Amino acid sequence: MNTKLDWGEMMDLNIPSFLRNQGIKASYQRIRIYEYLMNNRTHPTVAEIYNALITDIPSLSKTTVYNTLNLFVEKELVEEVTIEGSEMRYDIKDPEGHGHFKCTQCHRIFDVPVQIEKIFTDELSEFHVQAQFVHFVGICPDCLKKNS
Amino acid sequence: MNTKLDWGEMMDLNIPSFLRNQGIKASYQRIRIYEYLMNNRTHPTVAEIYNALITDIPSLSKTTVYNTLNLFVEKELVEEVTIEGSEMRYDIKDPEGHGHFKCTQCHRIFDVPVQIEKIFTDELSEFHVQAQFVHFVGICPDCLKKNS
DNA sequence: TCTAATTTTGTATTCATTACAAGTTTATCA
DNA sequence: TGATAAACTTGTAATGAATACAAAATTAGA
Repeated sequence: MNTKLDWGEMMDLNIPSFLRNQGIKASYQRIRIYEYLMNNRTHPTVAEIYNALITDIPSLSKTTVYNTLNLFVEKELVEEVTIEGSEMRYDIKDPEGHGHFKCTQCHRIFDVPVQIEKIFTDELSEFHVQAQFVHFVGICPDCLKKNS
Repeated sequence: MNTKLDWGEMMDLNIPSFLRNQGIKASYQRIRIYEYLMNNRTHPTVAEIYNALITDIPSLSKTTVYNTLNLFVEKELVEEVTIEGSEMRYDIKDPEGHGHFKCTQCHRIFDVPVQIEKIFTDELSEFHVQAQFVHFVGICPDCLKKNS
């Protein structure tokens, strides 16, 4: 029997204990915000997260959403996505890392796998790289199909 | 004798005609802003550009800097760099493409060469990629030296 | 030169984000 | 359990980057 859980399975099981493992107190608001990010891999803005949760948590303040996301970013659970627009977007940070693709037609943002290690060049070896981000702009498969 | 000029040489020679080639009227303000971006590959903010030019062009308005940069971005002469902070940064767009490296210690942003074609994976072949951006966060060679 | 089109400029406005302080909840320990 | 401190949440006010807009200035074409 395989008792070893991978990252995804662990997340599904128990967000509160995951947060505590990361040194974050598992308040109701934080759990619900993290859960929302897990279930909505659409790179939501603060406003989108707030609007989605306000009916369930009537006391919720936008400031709490900001505070929580900034905490998650600081603790490296969540990544800021600044692919476009004036609003910051947020995405669960997975250990493997992935890139983002912004469709200029339907405006959706996709996660795309990226062979990040292949990016490195000789020149970069002089630097100590702690994090890397890749994003693309273009037209997604769905829109390409619609166009043809 | 070699009369073929590469991109860099062409730029040095004649910004006004370069702008006109790109379908942009070569006003004094636009020339000076483009020239500033050429000579200062430090990914400046609007405020930095404005402050650098205001003594030479006392009539200059921040709105003009915004307008001009948005025009340059639209015409694909200049690239928006959103590697950090709340202010947009701007960088001359070179045809080869390059990545950016943000030093967490000295806060400078470096241009780094990137083997962009190696990033592409099978999954991405379904997408029509029009532009790609890569950036890194870490510690630059200078700061690594200082630390040791 | 005259007129229309384009560009620049200054001011007012928008809106995402942060600052801050008060209120609420949670943890700790006697 | 109850008292006290610490941590978290909330609402309001403030900040500041970016845009909207209209008037003034400049440029282009006839």
